[in-house]
Amino acid sequence: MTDNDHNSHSPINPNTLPNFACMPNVATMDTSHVDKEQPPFILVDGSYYLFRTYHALPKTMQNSQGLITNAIRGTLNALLKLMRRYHPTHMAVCFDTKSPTFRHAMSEEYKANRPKMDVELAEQIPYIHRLVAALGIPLLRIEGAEADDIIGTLAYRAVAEGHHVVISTGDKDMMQLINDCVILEDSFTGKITDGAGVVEKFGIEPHQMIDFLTLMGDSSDGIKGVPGIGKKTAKDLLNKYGNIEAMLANVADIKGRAGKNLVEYADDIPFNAQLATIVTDLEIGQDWTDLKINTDPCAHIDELRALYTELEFRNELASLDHPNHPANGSQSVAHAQADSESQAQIAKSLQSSTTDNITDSKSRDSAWHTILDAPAFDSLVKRLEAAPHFVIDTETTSVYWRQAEIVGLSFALQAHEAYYVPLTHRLEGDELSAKQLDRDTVLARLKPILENPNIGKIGQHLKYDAHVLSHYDIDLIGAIHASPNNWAMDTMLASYVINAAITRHGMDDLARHYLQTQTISFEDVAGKGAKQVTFDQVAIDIASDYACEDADITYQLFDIFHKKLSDDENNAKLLHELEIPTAEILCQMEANGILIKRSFLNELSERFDEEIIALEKRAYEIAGEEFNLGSPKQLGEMLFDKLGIPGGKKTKSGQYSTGEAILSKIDHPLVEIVLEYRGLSKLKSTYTDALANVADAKSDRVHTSYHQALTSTGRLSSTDPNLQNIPIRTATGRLIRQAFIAPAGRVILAADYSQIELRLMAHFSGDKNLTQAFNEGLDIHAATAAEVLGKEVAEVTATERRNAKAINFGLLYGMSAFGLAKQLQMSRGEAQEYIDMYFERYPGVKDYMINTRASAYEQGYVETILGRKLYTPDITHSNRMVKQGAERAAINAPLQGSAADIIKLAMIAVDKVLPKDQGKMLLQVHDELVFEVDSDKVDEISQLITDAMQDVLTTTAAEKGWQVDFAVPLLVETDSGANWDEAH
DNA sequence: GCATCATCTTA
DNA sequence: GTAAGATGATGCG
Repeated sequence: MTDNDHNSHSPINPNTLPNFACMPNVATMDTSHVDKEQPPFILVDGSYYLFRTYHALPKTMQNSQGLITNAIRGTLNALLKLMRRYHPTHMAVCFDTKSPTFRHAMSEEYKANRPKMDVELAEQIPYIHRLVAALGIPLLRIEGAEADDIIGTLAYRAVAEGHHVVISTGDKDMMQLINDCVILEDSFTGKITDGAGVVEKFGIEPHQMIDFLTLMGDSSDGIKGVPGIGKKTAKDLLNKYGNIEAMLANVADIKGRAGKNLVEYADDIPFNAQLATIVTDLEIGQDWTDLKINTDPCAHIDELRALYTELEFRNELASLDHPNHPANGSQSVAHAQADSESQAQIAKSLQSSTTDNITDSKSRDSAWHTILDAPAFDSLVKRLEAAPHFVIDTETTSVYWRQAEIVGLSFALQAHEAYYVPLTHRLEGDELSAKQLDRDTVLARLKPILENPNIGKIGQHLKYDAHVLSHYDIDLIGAIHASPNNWAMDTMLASYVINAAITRHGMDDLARHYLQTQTISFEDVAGKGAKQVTFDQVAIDIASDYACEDADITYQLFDIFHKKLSDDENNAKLLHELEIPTAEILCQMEANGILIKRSFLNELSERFDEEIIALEKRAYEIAGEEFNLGSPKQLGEMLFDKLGIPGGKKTKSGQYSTGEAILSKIDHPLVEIVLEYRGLSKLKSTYTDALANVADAKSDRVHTSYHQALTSTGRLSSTDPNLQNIPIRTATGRLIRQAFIAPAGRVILAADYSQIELRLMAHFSGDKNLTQAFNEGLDIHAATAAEVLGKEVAEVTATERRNAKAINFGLLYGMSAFGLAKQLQMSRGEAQEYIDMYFERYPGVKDYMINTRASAYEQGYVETILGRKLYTPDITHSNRMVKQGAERAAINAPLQGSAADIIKLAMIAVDKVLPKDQGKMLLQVHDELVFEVDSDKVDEISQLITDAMQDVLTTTAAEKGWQVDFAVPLLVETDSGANWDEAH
């Protein structure tokens, strides 16, 4: 094939208007002759992908020359996705040109609001053109015509020639081209729109689309529309009258502003309609037979190789040698049929067996498969049984593991290949759903494989899948770490170990970050907001792409992480010896749940409610009017404006600050009431009401979810509900803790590390005074006060101890004089004096602060006791505040992060020694573990746990190969009782 | 309906 | 001064 770009000549005069009156209409054309069994003719709106991917993908995608490549990558991915999915024989990628079109000639406003194209995008365009050519795909640009018009023309021509058509675009204007042989597919989002899709989205038929746009206008294209007619009115009118012509004929019947304006603006309608109409009879000057894809895989391979090399697309370069690459001649009709389940939406008549090919791995070159018959499943099972490891992913009805039901399973045994086994899809009208295999039969067959510890399991956030599978009596998590091989992996945890600072470790984020791929998002297949459906309501062919992509991407991530981890032994150890075992234990803890006393919570709720009402009443009396006590805005205005109380400070958003710190300084009866009201309503809404609501209706147990890859330091977090912030400081708050109980015959046992972060400070700093205080077993805050003030520990007063405690905590947080002054309500000078005295007595601690800052600056990271690297990117930030914030975080991170390491080790150690029939681990609260244990075994178990936790660095850590010579003792305190309050 | 702010809870 | 999550109010679309 010759260079397709030679068609950039000017076949139409931009100042000559097309003849709209005779323009063929794609939406209403005859399609009876079309052969849907052939692959579709693919028409790509190249300009759409250019802009969409340029703005959606990160600008950090660059080659080493500094060329931003995000639009190139995005457009390439869209093209490859299309070729993999449809194996087309005919295809064209269409682009706009810079020159004006007949629409510009018609209207000065047409696209007048569009800003000039960014240079960073413009310089990517030549590469995209070259890429398209190198892939063997015809490329069309026509001066004076837009991509839309080329596509409109080609769509008409293609259907006339007997092809069905897939238009690849995200532009809603193109919906006017849809008929039962022409559909739209947005290859960036994965969304497919056919006639039914238009009806669903706008409530009108595709052939009404031009009238629809004409009536309601389109500001981005400069179409004005009829004033007073928006989306909804346009839809209603079209449904009633069918088209604008009929509307105008009956305009007297149309009431209100719409009717009036239809008359008034009737003259503008033909003009707007022309702007909205896509041209379908453009003179293209293109030999029709040239719109075939060049099927010779070698034709452009050198150009492709050169391009990939220059752009530094390493994966793509490597995949040139992979048989699955679409550039490797995958366009035969036979192949297209092999992947025909993805075409079900357009070729519903095609119901032949679609999965027979999976046994024949040699001829297979379509990457993703849907398993819908027993032989296909059989051969998949055989491959899984024989595999050393594979990716598994469950698709379910809910993101909440507790209520998730399995909808399907996906697998990958190597990169760029995946299988989806749909099980319980039940979308009305989805013909494939009748062909699904039986869920229980499939699960029974898979159980021995999933539970086989010698077959490694790879997954993204495996804890979730383990929970779901456990609902069907399959123990996935138990099989993971039992594996003697090193292949089991959770890609989310791997990413977290490698760099916790990248904030999000979801699969979409990882795909973007490590694979430069935008995945199909869940919202694209299931909708969003209130209209979102559960996965079982997603059509199987769409669901299959989504699920296969998940498994495929996970495998690709596994490859990358496996390589990264083999280059960093300690990271590999952190993943396999710390995080994955912790995940297993967390899974059990979440499933265990903690028992609550529902009646007690309900009583508390009522009691709080009565008090809240009484407080409100008193507040209204004092204020002289009713207002919302819970609104900081209204409260601020009441206190500082209406009542004229002095001391009002504004927050950055301009309203009065009414936080506890401000209010407690004000002596006023209303303030007292507000503080009490706040406390009670917090307790009621966040705890007593919420806990009773989330507790299991049958078992009265509360099951939290621990997030293991979220914090920047290695700590866990807890949600739904958060059981790591249950009140303890006030007497009323502690009542909540009394609702956490043990079942009959058992008690709650809590074990916490005493002052673990300060002990870590002693360890890391090696400070003599601090180390000595811990080694002598002193009250650390009193000892600090005595040391700084130069007196005996016994002579330290309560205030002196309190101040010392504040200093000690301040140290852990990277303290500044400003912060300490605020905490202790003293002047900044006094606070600084206090800090100086402290550092004089604890010079090692001062050195630690200086050294940690310096090493964070030099290395870009700090390390925990187990060598977890915590990156501190903001340490070089140009903004001083941000930089100082990063310095404080850098000082805190090794301490908080090491404490997190230690308690994870402790969980592993305790899990090993705790007799399963005598007690269960229930909660982790950063430095505390909570258990329920048999009442008659409390003393033994308590000792067992204490020993395991205190000795964890010399036993568990050492066994796993971490040599830590800890400078001070690790002290654990335990207590037990009928409830969590008593156990503390 | 969704995002952000202010507030309050924990280690 | 570190690290988190949940809630109600408020403002935007």
